Amino acid sequence: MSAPADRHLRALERPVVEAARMLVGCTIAHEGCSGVIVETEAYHDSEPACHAYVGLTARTCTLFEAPGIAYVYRSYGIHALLNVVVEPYGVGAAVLIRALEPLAGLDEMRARRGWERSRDLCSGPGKLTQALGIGLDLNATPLAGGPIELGPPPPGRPDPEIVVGTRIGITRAVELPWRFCVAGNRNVSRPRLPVRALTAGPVRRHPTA
DNA sequence: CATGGGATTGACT
DNA sequence: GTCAATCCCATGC
Repeated sequence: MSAPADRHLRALERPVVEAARMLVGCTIAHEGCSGVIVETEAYHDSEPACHAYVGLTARTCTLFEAPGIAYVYRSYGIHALLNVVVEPYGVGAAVLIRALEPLAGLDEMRARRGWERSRDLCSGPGKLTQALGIGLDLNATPLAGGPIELGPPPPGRPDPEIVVGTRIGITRAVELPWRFCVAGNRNVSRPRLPVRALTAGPVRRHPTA
């Protein structure tokens, strides 16, 4: 069973946590460089880890826009991080793209990233924007027909097995299981989720022991 | 207007 | 494991 060709579009209409899961396996392309999404995180204005939690500001207004545009922001003063804005206009929600499996334009990615092995080119949210040449100037640009193109999974590619974990690098709402990774994929960022991590159902907060 | 804190990464111990 | 780099923006005085 290969993935439906419109999964990237249907994901935009969904609640952000479902969207984050559905976007795993889809593709991101920019100027001839592309990759398959292997790791995502969900952010929603109802929880304090989301930039939109503070409400509508000059920084966060992109998050409240209609779905299908990019939210690109600077992290730690250094890195540009790429998000897919989802949910209806007026809701601040986005899916952070955390890692890609490189597909095309590998030589150009290496040129931007340096000497890296293929698996290290896009194995992190700051790495993949550097590899694909995505900068802050692309904030609020459309993901269909824009400079960045969100596409369906590559034809014939089976749906990946997805593992679920808590989000990385945040200090608030740390318990939400809103991180989605392709099980066992070598391109996901660290810390890697174990292949046997939760794949469905409720979260077990504490080990039974 | 000053300040504090990041949705990170790479280098180093 | 620790830590510095570096800048935008939200907040508070």
